[in-house]
Amino acid sequence: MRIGEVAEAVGVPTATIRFYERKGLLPQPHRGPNGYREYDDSTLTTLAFIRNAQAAGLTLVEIATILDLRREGATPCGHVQDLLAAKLLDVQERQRELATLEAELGHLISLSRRLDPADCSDEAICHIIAQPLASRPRTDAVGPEVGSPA
Amino acid sequence: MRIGEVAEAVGVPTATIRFYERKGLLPQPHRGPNGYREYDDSTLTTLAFIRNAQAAGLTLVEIATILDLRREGATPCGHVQDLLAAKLLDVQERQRELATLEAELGHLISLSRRLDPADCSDEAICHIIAQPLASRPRTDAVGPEVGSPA
DNA sequence: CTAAACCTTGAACCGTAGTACAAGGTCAAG
DNA sequence: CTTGACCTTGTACTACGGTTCAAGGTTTAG
Repeated sequence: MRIGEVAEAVGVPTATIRFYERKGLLPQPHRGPNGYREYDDSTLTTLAFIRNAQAAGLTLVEIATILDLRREGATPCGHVQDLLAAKLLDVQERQRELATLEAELGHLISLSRRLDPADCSDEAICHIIAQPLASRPRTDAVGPEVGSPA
Repeated sequence: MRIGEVAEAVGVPTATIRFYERKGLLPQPHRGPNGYREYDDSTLTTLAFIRNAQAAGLTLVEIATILDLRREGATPCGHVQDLLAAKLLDVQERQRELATLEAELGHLISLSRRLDPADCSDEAICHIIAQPLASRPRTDAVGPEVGSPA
């Protein structure tokens, strides 16, 4: 198959296939007498694998390590398990960060509803955001004690 | 103050301060007779604001729009409210994506514990990942119907 | 006077995953 | 024989937020 047919078959631009080749995800293919790349069906499998691995959150570099192991003749399953476990921790960490950020945004938005734009001074730039994150009045307890947190 | 003092005061590298200046986040400062940048205290406020806004998940481009409004003499609070509301939706969307990915990784990891690396064929590259995401056996129902998805 | 510490500029580089473009070669149909 | 579709290569560009480097000028302390 030529590159265009492969691209068509797996739904990936030809430029991406060449890009994967440069990155070592796909091996150097055979070339026809005209210099055109010639692929066999195993390329389709590899491209499908790359897509699935990407869907699992693996980066191209990580996917390349799997493919390399396989080409060395090894069974990459143990390595894949490690990658997936690390990725899961990673995803959970990012979830915690996003949860914190979500709460933070909630605070700021509710704060913004209580503040009058007319009170926003030039030095503060915008009084919704101007205060440091730690020392901002809580959503559930708005009172005159706003000024000094410590 | 010179750039090094500002950098020291806010805990930001001098290169970052120049970078913000190029990006329009900081105005062109006055220059001493030697060509050195000369800052006043308002720069410290602006840099602190940038840090807080970043902590709220705003991008430098978004922060720049706030700063621009303020420099035009406007009160940017309404705009900030819009940005924060949009950012909240954004964060919630990313949380949903991460939750999906986390579940997906959970499936794959539990699958990997049930599969024997010895069964991993060369064509599959790695049978943990090889199958399309939609048609994989469920975690709660492992049976002999694994083989043919269509 | 000299060396260290500071400042200046422009430019390239990092990771991530591609996309786009230019300039040319090849091939099949009409 | 020409047109269009396909292929080749190398290079630059995108977003994001900086970091690092090179080559030079200035200032400050000893």
